[in-house]
Amino acid sequence: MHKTISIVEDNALFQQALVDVIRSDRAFALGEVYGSAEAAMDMLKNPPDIAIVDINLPGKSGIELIAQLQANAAIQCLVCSLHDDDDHIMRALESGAVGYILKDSTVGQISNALHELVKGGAPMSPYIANRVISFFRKPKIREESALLSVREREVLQLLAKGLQYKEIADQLFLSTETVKKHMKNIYQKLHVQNKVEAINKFRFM
Amino acid sequence: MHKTISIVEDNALFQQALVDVIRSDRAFALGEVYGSAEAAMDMLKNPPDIAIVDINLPGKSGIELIAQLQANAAIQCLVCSLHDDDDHIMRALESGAVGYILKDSTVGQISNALHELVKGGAPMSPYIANRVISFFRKPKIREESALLSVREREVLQLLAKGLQYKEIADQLFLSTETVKKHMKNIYQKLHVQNKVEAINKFRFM
DNA sequence: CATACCGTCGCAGGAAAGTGCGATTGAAAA
DNA sequence: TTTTCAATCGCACTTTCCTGCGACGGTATG
Repeated sequence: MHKTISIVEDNALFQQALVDVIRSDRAFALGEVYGSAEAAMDMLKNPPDIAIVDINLPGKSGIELIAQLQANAAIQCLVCSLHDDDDHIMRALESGAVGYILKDSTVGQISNALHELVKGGAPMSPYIANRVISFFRKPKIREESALLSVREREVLQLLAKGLQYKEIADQLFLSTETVKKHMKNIYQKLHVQNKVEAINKFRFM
Repeated sequence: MHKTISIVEDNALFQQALVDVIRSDRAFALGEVYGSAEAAMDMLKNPPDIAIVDINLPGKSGIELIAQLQANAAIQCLVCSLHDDDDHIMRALESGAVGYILKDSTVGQISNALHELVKGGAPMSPYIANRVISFFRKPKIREESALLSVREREVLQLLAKGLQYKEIADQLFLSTETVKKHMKNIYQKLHVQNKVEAINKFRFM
């Protein structure tokens, strides 16, 4: 329960601040401190429990680092970055980060984040959490989806799985002609010309 | 800055607990308290700033309620539920919830969540935050994507947008025959038989 | 140097998708 | 009751997709 925490951060001041946070908390042990992603790959030799990773590093980015660490060890990576744009957030989470805090966080907030992490949480700065949640929010194109009948949605559902007309027909006990008819109506209602476009629209409803 | 908070919760004990949390905090004003989603639709007449919504309600579910509230007012909905499965989490966030806490939260945690909400955050219980973040994590089927050449990925990219062979060919300055050839190779490498299946695999890489 | 692989292109033939036109039933709405 | 509309089915026709087979130049790998 004494968690080792390593740091990957090129800015000396911030590096020191993080070191202080960890040193001042007896629940944590300070691991290694690196100034670049390349150097940080060394942590695979003796993996810490947690790594605090900056994104903007000289050379290889923190996001790539996280992806590579994830592929080779079970290190919980907490992003600590200036970047608060959707693209960076997405890419960091995709590559396996389990938390994302901004650099304007107070010492107390960083400490809290680390404790949340060991509790199995996924600490995020308020703004980040809000962005993350907003990714899930469905755009209200419900008007369009409301246009589709229940049957049409069933067909579209199966279509999106990659089934072809014959297979859909069999599964729904229809003639393939009926499936074609449904598709024709769907295309009209969604203003599209083919399967793939219909599926793409369907994904957002 | 005096935020009104309404409650939608059928369990009397829990309802009271929430009321107490709000009453004991001078930053908040207690709005209405409802025992069902149907009754809670009344809050549209005089919308509170925040609504704490249970999912498991008699009759209409809290998720539907949130969706309908979102469509008609700017109420920040905080889910407070027993359910911690991915399906409920997803659906709640899709319908517009801005936070999701579990019922095993302490009074202090609930209070914190409310304060996070007004700060523009998206409060989540640690476990929930972890699940939410894990939705983003890319399954490491990178081996398969590595099989695809750069050109093949370009083609697949355009295909996923709904373009057809002719259009892809034009855009990449190729003959449609070449596009066909690429597709054939892609199908082989991904072990699929048609466009839609290829796109589906591609989305996870 | 040989082999392998990528990217380019072509043709033939069959399978699937998409369009146009039309039809029947049944249920719901006007 | 008439109208409307979802759901079902059919046929003819065009377009697109998919497969199989083959080809050529370039690059990299051995």
